[in-house]
Amino acid sequence: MTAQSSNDALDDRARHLLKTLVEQYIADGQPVASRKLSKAAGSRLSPATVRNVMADLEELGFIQAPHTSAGRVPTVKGYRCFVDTMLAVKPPGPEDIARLEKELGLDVHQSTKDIARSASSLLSQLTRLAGVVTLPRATRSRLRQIEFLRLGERRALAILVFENQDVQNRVVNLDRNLTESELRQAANYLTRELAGNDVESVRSGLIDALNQTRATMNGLMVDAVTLAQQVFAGRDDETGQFVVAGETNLMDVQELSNVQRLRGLFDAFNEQRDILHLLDQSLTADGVEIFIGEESGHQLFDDCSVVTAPYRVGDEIVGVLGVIGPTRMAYERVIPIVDVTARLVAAALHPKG
Amino acid sequence: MTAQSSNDALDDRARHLLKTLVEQYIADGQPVASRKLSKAAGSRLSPATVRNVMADLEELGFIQAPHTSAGRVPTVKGYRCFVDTMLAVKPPGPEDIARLEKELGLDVHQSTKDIARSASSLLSQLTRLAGVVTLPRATRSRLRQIEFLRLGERRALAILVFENQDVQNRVVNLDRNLTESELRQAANYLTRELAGNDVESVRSGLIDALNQTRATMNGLMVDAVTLAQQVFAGRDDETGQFVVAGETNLMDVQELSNVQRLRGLFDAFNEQRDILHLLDQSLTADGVEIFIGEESGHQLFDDCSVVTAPYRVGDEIVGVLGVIGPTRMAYERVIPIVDVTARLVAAALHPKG
DNA sequence: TTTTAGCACTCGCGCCGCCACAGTGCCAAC
DNA sequence: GTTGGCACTGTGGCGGCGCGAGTGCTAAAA
Repeated sequence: MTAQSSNDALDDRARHLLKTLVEQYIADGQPVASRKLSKAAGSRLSPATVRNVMADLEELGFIQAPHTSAGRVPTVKGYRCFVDTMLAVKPPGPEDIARLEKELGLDVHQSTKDIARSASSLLSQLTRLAGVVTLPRATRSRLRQIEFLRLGERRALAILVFENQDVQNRVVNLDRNLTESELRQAANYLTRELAGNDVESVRSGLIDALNQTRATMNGLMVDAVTLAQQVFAGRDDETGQFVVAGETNLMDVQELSNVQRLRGLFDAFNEQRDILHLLDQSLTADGVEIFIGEESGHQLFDDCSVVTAPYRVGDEIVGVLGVIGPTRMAYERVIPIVDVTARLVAAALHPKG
Repeated sequence: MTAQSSNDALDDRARHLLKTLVEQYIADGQPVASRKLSKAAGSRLSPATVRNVMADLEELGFIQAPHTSAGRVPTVKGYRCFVDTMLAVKPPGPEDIARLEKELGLDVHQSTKDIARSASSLLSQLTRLAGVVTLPRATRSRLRQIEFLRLGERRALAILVFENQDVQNRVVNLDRNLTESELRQAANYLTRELAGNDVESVRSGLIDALNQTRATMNGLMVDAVTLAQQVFAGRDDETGQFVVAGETNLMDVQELSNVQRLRGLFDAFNEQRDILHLLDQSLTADGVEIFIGEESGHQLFDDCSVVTAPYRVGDEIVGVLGVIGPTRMAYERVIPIVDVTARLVAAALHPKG
């Protein structure tokens, strides 16, 4: 305990040592011993003194010793303190930025899903961790056009084109056998009525429109509305899904070498469980957010950290991206990478045409 | 060596013992000892006699001992012999068949890709191994309709509808700014000209058509053909891809517990490497095919077996499906499952409308 | 000639004790 | 408050030991 011995307050020396300790541990994964720390910290403190400080830090719960006579390892609280109050972020190198800009700006992306995939893959490659990107919410993207194609006797394909150039297809069943020209008229009618709205408001506003005007509608319009109901009834294909890349990077991580643990993570990725909750929490955040170890609230991620950032189109948040890795990750590199990726994804999603 | 001592010929007793040994080993994963084998084989041979036979089998390369004083384990040659000449397949239980039929017959499948996904997932669940299904070759599926939607100044969306109800979208760039009605006419023209052909023949026959008739074409038709060239130039989005499910099942497999080995497999799944070659080999096969261990020719699969079956639409093979697991798998259960799944996928793909 | 029992031998595995090493905690001196 | 010194302790690696499993071989039985 020191001069300013309030519960959590650390004096500068302790803070500096904690910082160095976390950095050391992140760098080489070994518990940090007093001697090594004394050297690394650069100050001319002897190992013995360092030991005293370490004892204090342990008492306060920032670090812990895996066993009696080993060095110290940061606890979650230690990481948290480090990340919140002493992290010196290293902006990504220009070649990394160039790569992000290039690959996210490419014209080959046919859909927002392609962009998400690229982003996820880039995240995983730049950080050597698992990258994760939720698909941008189509609900918030405005409809531009609706089209129907007759597929068979009673089946038609509905094509929704969004202003951001995205396209969605859905097969619908027809109550009665509409001709091609009837379908075309229905499509025109619906496009006229609905274009400019996002799916969400269409879904909730549709009934109103229907009820308000039913008196003045002709038969075809009634059919059209029936069709529309079917089209928009289905769950949003892609909303709430995410794309993972580079999961296998996690297999090389010492701390996660337990196969059963890994299986848990991979299953969670595949079934899109758990992770979604976590990502959703970041939807309201303003910038990069970090969940360390147990903070995520899911046992699965006990030895993991998740670094996320929401990304926006216009001034509206439409998705979240980030990386998942061991608590012992190079935060100072990872955080800025996630940050700029979020910005660049936003840029890539911006309607250009 | 026995009465009929030609190089590979085994007498009935040796064959029976080999069969039992493989079955035993598959059942409990432990090297099989002479005593245990003597009991399991049911014949009233003493362990000593069994040992003699085992020595012969080892000399011939069918089995091997992991170390001097352990039981015996089948070699690849042993598995091969077992699978080819003494396997008694167990048809899947009625509840498994019912499940396959139900989930593959569902109407919720919007595309062939959905069917492939279901099949893959079912395969992995029924076998507790990794399921793999190539997407059916769209090249062989005939075009039914082509449609264009104007997306912006110089961009349009091409929509290809196939006779099997599949739909593909591609964004194309326009040389000049075509109006909606021009696009419609182009679409009509192309549909008239190309419907009924598969992508493959369109791609190769298109130039001919263009050249033959250029003299008699009006400007719009020229535009249409230019568009078509762009649409069909791109690689087939989905051909040659495959869907994997249940990879994580492999994490529970003893024999593959080495994390690096697993990583290799998972990377191969993600990047769709290697596996494709393997699956392609089965494209010409007539029924279930089995690659045991090194037979696959890829180091990656050294301790794995791959059981595949092609599936067809009409009488044409359009894809391959199967499972990947450890060499020590329950072939007698897996093989029939793969077999009926192939049939049922074929059925599910059959154009019903 | 084939089958069997018996026996010696080998290997793998788990266990224990040992030791060296790393690093701590504490005490006494500065 | 800081430091050097020193005793203490848990870990990890290594060798030895005993045990159990299972073989190969030999010699006797069928």
